[in-house]
Amino acid sequence: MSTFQTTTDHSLENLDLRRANLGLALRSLRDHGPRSRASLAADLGMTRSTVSTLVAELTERGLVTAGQQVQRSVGRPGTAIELDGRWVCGIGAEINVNHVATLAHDLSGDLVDERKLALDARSLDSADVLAHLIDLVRETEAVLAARGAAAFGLTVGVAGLHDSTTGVLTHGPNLGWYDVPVAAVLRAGLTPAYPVVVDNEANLAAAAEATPGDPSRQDILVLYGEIGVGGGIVADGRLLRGSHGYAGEFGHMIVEPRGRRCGCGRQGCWETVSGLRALLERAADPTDPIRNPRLGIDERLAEINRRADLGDARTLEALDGVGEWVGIGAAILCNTLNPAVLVLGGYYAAVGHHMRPAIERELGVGVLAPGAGGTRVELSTLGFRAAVCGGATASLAQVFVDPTRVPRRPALSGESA
Amino acid sequence: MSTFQTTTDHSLENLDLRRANLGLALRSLRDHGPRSRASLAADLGMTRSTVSTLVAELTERGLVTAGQQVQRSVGRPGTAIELDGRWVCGIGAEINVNHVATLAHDLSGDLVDERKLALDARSLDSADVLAHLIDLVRETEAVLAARGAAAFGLTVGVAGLHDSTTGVLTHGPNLGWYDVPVAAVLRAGLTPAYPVVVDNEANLAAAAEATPGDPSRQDILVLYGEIGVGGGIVADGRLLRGSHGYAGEFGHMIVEPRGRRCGCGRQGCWETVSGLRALLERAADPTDPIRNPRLGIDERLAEINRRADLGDARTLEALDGVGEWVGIGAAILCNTLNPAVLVLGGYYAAVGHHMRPAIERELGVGVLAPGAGGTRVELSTLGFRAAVCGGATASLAQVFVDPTRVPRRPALSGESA
DNA sequence: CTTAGTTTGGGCGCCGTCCCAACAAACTCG
DNA sequence: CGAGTTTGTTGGGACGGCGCCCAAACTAAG
Repeated sequence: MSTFQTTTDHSLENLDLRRANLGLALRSLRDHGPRSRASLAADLGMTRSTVSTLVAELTERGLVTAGQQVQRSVGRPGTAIELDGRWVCGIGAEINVNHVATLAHDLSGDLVDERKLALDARSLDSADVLAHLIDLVRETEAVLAARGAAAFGLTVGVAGLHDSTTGVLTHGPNLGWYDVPVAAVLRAGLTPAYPVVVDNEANLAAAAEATPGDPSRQDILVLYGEIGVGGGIVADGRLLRGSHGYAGEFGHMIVEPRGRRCGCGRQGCWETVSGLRALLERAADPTDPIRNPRLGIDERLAEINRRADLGDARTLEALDGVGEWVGIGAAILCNTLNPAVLVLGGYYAAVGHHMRPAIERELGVGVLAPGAGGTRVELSTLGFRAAVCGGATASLAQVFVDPTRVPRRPALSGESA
Repeated sequence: MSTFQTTTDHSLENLDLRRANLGLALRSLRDHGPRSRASLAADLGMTRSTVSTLVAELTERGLVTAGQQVQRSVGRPGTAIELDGRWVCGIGAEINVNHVATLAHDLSGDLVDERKLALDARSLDSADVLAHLIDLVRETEAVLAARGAAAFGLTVGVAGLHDSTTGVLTHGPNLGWYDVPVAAVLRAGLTPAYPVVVDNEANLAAAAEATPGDPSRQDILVLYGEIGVGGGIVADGRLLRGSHGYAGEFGHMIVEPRGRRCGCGRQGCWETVSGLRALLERAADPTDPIRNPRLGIDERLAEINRRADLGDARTLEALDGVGEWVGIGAAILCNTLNPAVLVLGGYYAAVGHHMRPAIERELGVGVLAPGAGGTRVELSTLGFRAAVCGGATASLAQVFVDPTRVPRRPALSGESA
């Protein structure tokens, strides 16, 4: 979240200064709410005249509007300037084994559209899956158009490894995709006026949990539990990808050297004791309906919650036991990263309230820093939408860095939602 | 390493633009070597005229000098502009249980002065220890003054937890220091013209390994092994401290749930199997001289190396066994962070060449990403000087962000080293 | 109601920075 | 020795932010 995000070598000219100050003003309005030009100037350390010109330009680009009158104790009242998110939206998309999905929200973070299409990606050709996704994005675009809003970017979350410059999914074992030029196919199918970016699903889910501008949510560790366990790391408000994009493979930390064999071929991987399978096997016999893979995950988790709420001993023991292992692994990560928040996503979000005591117990024991290093445990409220949500947010991030990327709106005659 | 490091809300004015471009030019000279104004302009995407004014100002501040003539195939030859590190130095200092130390190097990274004073910090009052450190810093300052150079900053590494805004060591169990205002005492004793900053020892050691500007050394994981094991993380060229400054406590990851009891009270902490004590106990009987704590660490490690070089079976087995545990823990960290380089510091640097096969073996097995995620293993060449080195570098970091912090030199009549 | 004091927001001139274009200087090549 | 090439400097021009000023709008007191 630096003012100029350029790590590049490009020179800075006068326009960049303008860009940076526009972004500064816009972020301040986003993070600290509507204010008069004068108080905005005071907060930013600018003169009122400068802020006036900045606000004028942001208004032309449809990013802010004049709101209500605000009055101090004495003096002329000012007109509050507030973020106007309506005209610029970000689209997030996801390609998963079981479904493709899109989600759009506007600059204020308000949900605009959400779509999901169930399919079996493994039995389809990658081109067909992408064609389905293109249809979904088109439908979402139509909803935006009906509102008079424009898409500013599309960020696609995929499970696997990608090349961030080309948007090629190089290595997606879950999907069975290798060297699929996801971004190029989408660009060809959509001919969009906005950039199309490919990113890792877990990264986007992590980014979704870190609220931009909120200083208490800049160091976040997200655990995403399904059959496997993965996650993402946000440090200093920046997504941590690692040197080759492999960061966040928590599920294969070896926590029990002579433990259970993992799908990856090794023994004692964390996900063998903290993944969904471990929970189900501890909670029920093989003949139990919750062990039936034909049932949807949501239904099986709901049943586990129902039993736990009724006080079923075996279910509670399983949740506590798996929670303990989750806590042991989380403690390792907290000793390493000392996040402000540990967010439990995926299936943990559904049943996490029954695991939380065990997790917090293990964090208290296993983290060296006093009070578990100040890390609080939270359940994700985004559920399985985390990745698309993060994608939509990521698509909009550049607006707050460089508001001049949003075109000036030609007509500004009384628009209404 | 962003162009503008401001995460603050302060507005940007024309001077900031200048600062950023001066920094850009200076970093480019540092990272890509001396070049003519014209090629510098081409590399930075600026005009030659702008670069001329930038170089003129950097010259006035004594940061660059005109070097040799450079010639392309045809055309007028240019004068190479090169970084002139001589006049600005950074001082790093360290307060350890066994010693206090200082080190100064100049802007080019050339060592200027190094001092070390052995003492037993636990048997002394903190004020006395700091008084000894002040003496050392004064001597270092004198060496700088004799060269005509000025100190630009002092960064003090301490083992423990500090408040980075006040420079108070809040929690230093190794030293037995609690709420000691280290920065304030040093400022009072030195009345320096430069800023005094306190930071964590392991953080500074990690920062020392990450070469600024080298893209292959921006994601680094440093393991620092002594009796305990700690380390630091550099991600995207930025030091990772965590939300409360507790990041990097690798030693207390629990890697063997029912393992050996640790000094921290728990069982199976990584440092119980990967620390120096584990190596010594596996390598020799209690009566063996290398188990004698009266001998210096360096001597004992040298003896281990000697035995290993001679092919002593027990020593080799110990190095391999401990190396295996180092690798198991490192694999956990690499799955999490996917660094480009794993740097082995502390005692690992001394005997690491005998551990490396085991470590690399375990990384190959334990890291999910193919080829261990591209992580290469290196031995630190800084040894026990890593922290002071990193402190000196950290003291100079601001020069490359904002060169205007270095004052204009009044007289520029033919200075010589 | 009038007057003084306060706060807002916009206009104007100044300064600083960068870009562009033109030019002199210095060198190679034919 | 002149044509072509590259370098570094110089003089406008554009643009952005600051400081200062002023009109507008409101409160508080007489």
